[in-house]
Amino acid sequence: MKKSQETKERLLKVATSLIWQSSYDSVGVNEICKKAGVTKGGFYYHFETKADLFYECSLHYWKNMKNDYDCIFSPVNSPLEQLEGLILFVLDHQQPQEKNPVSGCPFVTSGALCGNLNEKIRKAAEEISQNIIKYHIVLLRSIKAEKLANSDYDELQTARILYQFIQGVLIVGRVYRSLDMVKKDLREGVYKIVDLKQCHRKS
Amino acid sequence: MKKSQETKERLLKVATSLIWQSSYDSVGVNEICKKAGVTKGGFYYHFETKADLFYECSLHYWKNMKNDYDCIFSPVNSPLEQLEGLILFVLDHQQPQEKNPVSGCPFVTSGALCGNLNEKIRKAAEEISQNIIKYHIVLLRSIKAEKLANSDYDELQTARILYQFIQGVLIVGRVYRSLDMVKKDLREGVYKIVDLKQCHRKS
DNA sequence: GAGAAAAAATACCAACTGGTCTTTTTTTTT
DNA sequence: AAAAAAAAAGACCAGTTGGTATTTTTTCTC
Repeated sequence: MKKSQETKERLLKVATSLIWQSSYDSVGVNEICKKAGVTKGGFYYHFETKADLFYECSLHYWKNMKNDYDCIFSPVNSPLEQLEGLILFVLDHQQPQEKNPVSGCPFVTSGALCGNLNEKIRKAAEEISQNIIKYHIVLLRSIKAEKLANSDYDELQTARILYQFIQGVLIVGRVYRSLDMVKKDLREGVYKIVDLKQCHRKS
Repeated sequence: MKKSQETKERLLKVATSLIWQSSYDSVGVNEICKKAGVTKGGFYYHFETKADLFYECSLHYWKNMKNDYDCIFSPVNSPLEQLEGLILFVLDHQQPQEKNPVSGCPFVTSGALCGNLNEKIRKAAEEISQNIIKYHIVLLRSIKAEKLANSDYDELQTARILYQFIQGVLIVGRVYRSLDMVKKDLREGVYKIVDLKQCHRKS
């Protein structure tokens, strides 16, 4: 890889990790530069604005996460395995910080909070959300096809609801600083939303 | 009311409304003072820090909201009426801003985002959450007692899940800037979580 | 290896951040 | 009405914010 690409990559990596620990607002360009060993000049050579960096971070983040999702939702796995995979991924994906065991998805939360002032931030959140929901849809179709759920339902809507719930658990989990709560409630909530037949539920 | 209390009240009111439009971080003390017609000196006479103001805002906010909740969840109302009341309250409570029809609950979102850096912000969010969940518990008990749900479930956990979901819908709704989505998904999701018998559902 | 172009470093900026300190005004108490 | 206390005003501060302009260094091309 070219050296200039390396610095950009480094900036993205550092920025992502810092944003993950707090939020878009509370991470400064200076801080990012310092931790990445790059000067301001270097930074603004690669990114037009701080918001641009954030947006690119979200792309970078999704590119990594996509592999995991493709793997979890591979048709090789049964719908039940996929569902379990999703739950475990969400739990496993939390990057415990010093103060908080729950990190949530900072791109979505920042998108909700700062999105009103900055369209790029909002867009990043929306795109990530849309991508994830696509996976949920396919999963729900499989569940339906194999008659693993009690009731019939609209897949798109349920996919959204599933996504909304997951975001909600993480947000509240982050407020409470309780990974335990997330662990307990995530699985149970997902089962409820998917309306999985009792015999297929774990606890 | 004493005049000094009026200024404090005014500061709280202005601050709450500003925070509601964006977030804790992006609202400055200067801005609050300006809009409230109070100077810095006045502000810091009433509040030790910006975080203190935020915390008091959350108390102030809850004090107002409590009345609504007490009314919605009054035993005079049937469980079904209470559930419907909750849904309508959440929808109705959104304060459309110029850019976004969905506001969510900025105290919870700010708590999740800035809570890592500031304990008071987190605490505000946690306390509001705890209060609301109490109402959910009672509602779920009633629903269970009157056999309005399909399955049995743990009330405390389901109350939390309900709360988490509502926060999630609002967050995602805010990202998508779609009150329509919130309207559609909120009711459906709530029904799923409460596992309300089909015959009692509206759409 | 010379010249061009890309990349990075440095110094700098105005605007704004939350917050303090001192003075002035208003209110309350005596 | 005088004294004391509460409330508010206003000037000020150091530190930081995102961002720019210019110079220097590195890399690539011929």
